[in-house]
Amino acid sequence: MSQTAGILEQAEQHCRERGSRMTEKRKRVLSGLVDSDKALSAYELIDYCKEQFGENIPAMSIYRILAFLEEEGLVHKLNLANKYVACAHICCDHSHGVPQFLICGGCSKVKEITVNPAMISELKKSAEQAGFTMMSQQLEMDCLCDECMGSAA
Amino acid sequence: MSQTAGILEQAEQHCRERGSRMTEKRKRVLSGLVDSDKALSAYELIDYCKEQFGENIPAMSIYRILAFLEEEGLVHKLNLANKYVACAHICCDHSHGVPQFLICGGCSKVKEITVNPAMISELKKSAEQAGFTMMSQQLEMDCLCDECMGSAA
DNA sequence: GCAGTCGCTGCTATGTTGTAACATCACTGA
DNA sequence: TCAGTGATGTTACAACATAGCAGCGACTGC
Ligand SMILES: [Zn+2]
Ligand SMILES: [Zn+2]
Ligand SMILES: [Zn+2]
Ligand SMILES: [Zn+2]
Repeated sequence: MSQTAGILEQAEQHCRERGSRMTEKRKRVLSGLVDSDKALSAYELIDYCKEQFGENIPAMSIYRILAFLEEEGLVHKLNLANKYVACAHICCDHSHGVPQFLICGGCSKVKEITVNPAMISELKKSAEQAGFTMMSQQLEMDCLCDECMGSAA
Repeated sequence: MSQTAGILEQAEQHCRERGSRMTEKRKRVLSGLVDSDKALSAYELIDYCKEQFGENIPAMSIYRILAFLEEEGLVHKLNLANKYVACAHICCDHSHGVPQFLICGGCSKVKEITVNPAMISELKKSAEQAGFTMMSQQLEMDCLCDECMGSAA
């Protein structure tokens, strides 16, 4: 069984446990994200479904499906890039906390990391001193991956 | 002289020193951002110029002007919100480093802060270990300001 | 002053991201 | 089988952003 198929299997299991439905279309969208090591935009996923499965899924549906997958914790939305990425921990049983992302500006490759929680709480403290409350600890950082770094130099 | 006028004066001075031109339109766009304590979108700035000066500036020009102002360090672009904000330090002579932003999701109010440089360098280190190089140290955090926090509760 | 140049702005069209409102389809359970 | 619910389709549109080319206007050098 391919890596992707295993992850999809795991995702289906996850939905069964939560009493939600992993439909065919949802599986297709998720498989697009899992297959790709890059973040994809909603419209890139439309193209993917068209090419891969010959199925035309309207934008509205893609967005609803992405919202569902995000709700289930299977997908993360990258607000900095307006793109979506499969969670890197679908197959871990431990529930992960709020993730941080390194996003390559060259090729959209994304690395999901978990930084030192002490740092996050220090950020939170700084925010509170300024009269703000952090609503999400999801940090997104504008990076270049080593590969793109090399070809740029 | 009003606060805003003082800041605009300072901005003009800044451009003179750098040999760039602070035109009327650029001044109008900048004044919109300086006047507002919130981040504004390009299209909100179009509306501002229309209402405040009776002048219809096309979107293309607004974007070009914003790019210019950002180049000059007078304006910051918030990628998380697709909005723009005047630099909080136009009147400081000390050049500021890369800023971080607290963005209220309720009312778009923005606070420009500078977090502990040690934290940034720790982030950088985490990124490098993951094979990425941080291209911008501009962090943008999704927050609620105290005011919106209060009215939400 | 005047021509040439370069930077700024206008215009039109188009691309990209995302949502509202309402209709329809499909699975589930009585 | 039939109602109810959740998933998907359709159409239209809003908001954000850029391409490409034309015109205008302010400096430069003569
Ligand atoms: Zn994850
Ligand atoms: Zn890359
Ligand atoms: Zn600033
Ligand atoms: Zn607020």
